[in-house]
Amino acid sequence: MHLLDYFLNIHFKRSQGCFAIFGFLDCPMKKKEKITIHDIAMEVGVTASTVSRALNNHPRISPATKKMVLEAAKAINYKPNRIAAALRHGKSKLIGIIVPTINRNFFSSIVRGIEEYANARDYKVMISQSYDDYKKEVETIDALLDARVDGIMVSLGKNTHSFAHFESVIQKGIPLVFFDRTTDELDVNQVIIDDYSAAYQATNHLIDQGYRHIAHFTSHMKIKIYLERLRGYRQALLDNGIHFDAKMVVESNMQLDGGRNSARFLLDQSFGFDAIFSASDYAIVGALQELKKNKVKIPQEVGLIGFSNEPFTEFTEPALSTVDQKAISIGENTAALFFEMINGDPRPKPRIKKVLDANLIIRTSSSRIPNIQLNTNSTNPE
Amino acid sequence: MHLLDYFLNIHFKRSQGCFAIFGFLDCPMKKKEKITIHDIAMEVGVTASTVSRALNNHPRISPATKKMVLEAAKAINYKPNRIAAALRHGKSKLIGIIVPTINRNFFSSIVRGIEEYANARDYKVMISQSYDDYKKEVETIDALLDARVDGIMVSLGKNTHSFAHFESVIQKGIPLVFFDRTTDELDVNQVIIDDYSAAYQATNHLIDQGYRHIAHFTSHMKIKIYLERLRGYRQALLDNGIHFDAKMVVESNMQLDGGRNSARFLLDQSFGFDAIFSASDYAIVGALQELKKNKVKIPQEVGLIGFSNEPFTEFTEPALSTVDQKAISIGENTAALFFEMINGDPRPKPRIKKVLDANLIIRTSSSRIPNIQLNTNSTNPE
DNA sequence: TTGAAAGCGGTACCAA
DNA sequence: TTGGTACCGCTTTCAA
Repeated sequence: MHLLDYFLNIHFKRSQGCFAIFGFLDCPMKKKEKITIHDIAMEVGVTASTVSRALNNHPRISPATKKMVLEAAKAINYKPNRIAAALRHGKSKLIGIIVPTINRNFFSSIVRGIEEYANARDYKVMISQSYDDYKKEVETIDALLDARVDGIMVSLGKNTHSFAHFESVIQKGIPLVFFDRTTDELDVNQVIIDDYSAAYQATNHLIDQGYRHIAHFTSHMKIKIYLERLRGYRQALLDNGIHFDAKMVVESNMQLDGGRNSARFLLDQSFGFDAIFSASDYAIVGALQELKKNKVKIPQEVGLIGFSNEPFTEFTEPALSTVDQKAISIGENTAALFFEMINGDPRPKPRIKKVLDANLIIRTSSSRIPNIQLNTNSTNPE
Repeated sequence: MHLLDYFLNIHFKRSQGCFAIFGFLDCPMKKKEKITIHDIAMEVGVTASTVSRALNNHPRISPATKKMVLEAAKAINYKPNRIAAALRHGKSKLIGIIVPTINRNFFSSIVRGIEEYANARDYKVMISQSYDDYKKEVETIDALLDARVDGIMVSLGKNTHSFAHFESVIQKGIPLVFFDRTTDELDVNQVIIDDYSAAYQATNHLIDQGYRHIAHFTSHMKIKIYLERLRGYRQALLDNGIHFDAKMVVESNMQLDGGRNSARFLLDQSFGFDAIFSASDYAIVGALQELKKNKVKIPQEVGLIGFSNEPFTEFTEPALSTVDQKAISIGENTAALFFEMINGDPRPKPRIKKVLDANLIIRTSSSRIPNIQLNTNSTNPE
């Protein structure tokens, strides 16, 4: 394998000293500093206004001069100054995004969706993280306003139970869109997935697999997605003639440790359970660890299903069933909504609410029927 | 559990119709549009220049007027227009960051480090993702230049083997800093961890645990971090009197599937192996899956260690040893370097290279000594 | 179809 | 210490 030796050698050689690859680096004479539309105007022999029109394909310009301007611009490597343009027509062509944390596949995928949609329309995106901290979220709104963004897209932090900081955004007439973690306490357009239906399907799937004592892991009910998931879970139980028992609903921070504790709690209780539907993937992994530590067999004895389709749900043993939230699609729809708002009615009378469908992903952690068809340790065989 | 019923009820009530919480939403009369320093000047009875000085705590201003201006500004809820300021003094107070993908704990933590350091200094951050796509990286540089950022911080994409797109950044005199995935082919300041030493330690740890036939998973050698990790691995072997065998170095995309394939490859070969040091956590998870599928016992038969301390390395069974790269610290140092550059010499003669130490995290996947002290199935007992 | 000129909201120089 | 003013680069009316 010569290649390896080659690279190893290269390295040693390089360590001896630094190459000056670009001669112009230390070159004292500078290039022409800044190129503006006036330079182009000079070049072509017209005025700056004409150049501006040519560059922004304004209707009132002759094809001939337009062509000349465009060519000259390319020739002298002109780059428009968006800041100047922004100052002039009061549009920064910047979109601010606030997510609890970008360090989640779900959120980063949404951001990707927004980004691609926006970039295609010559808008840039500014990402901020609230870290689920209310104070930070308030500050961030302020920072984005400071940066004069043209619109703000927010997924609310877990601890955000007051919404006064969005008033100034609304008041300034800056388009505001909520996605995923939203609230109904504010009259704001939003893009969400059908959490209710997804939770219903997930619970139903567990029931199909013969589980009957299904616990639910959730977080604060002030956050709508958790309320919706609880409602879906509850309805699925009721529709299958299973008693909804509030004792089976365990609230936590929905992190790894929260999941562990919640599982611990269930194990310690006397009422028994044979499945968990968690509103978070992190919590279900915590539960998985705790259950395995206690020699509980998954999915034979307890079925598990999470929420969000985080990449690691594929890595666990067994692989975890979960709900895919079509993050990219949420992002695209959120961005699309923003563009609808700036092009049409910025604050439509009945608020717009886009509800997307989620996808149930069935993996091993909730599948006991295929291989153990006869195992009927549940009390209510179908 | 009344609380649940409470929330469930609330929901149903709310579904009936939308509340108009903020009366002013549909209020036809608008608030005062934009508040500028001229408004303050008018209010206080001075000129705009004086207001500007007061706001930017310029030395040449009397405490009395300064106080009046500040109070007036607060009273009429003035917000400075950064765009106008940016246009005037040619500084956007924006920093551009390019990472391959933000959807990695490592990168998002770095970004967090940069963000906090920069925000504390009144700079904002613009995050872009290259998705390891060379073309996208080039475009993104252009987009950031377009946005007139004051500096750019980059972690190179996996497929970036040409660096011409950074020339224009350097040429424009915009501070450029590379972090983590860097190159020496460009004379640019950089912040990296000591990959060589970290790899050395990791390999050494495996040897300490009695493993002797240690394979290495790597990616393209053009990326310096992989070269360094390979070098550390190699040196650790040599220093322990173990033959370095290029056959044991397996190259892949370092994703989950790459790891699976590489493990498959090792299993298919005749030369045997009893440990893997992977330069990526994703690849080592892939290997773990493949090995488990083949009933290989971890860590008894094969020891594993990854790189990056991704959160999921804690979730696997067994938990994976890995290398923590102190991402936040990388971020802070990268930002600090930027501020050194804008305050002092933007392109110091000998390039600055900050090298941070990494942390070996030992978990179950590489620990067989504690419990199986007597198991000496290796040929070279220490 | 093109040009002239007035700003967008701050900043910074020069003069007072 | 303050005021007057030109200007950053681009957009956009109004006139020609």
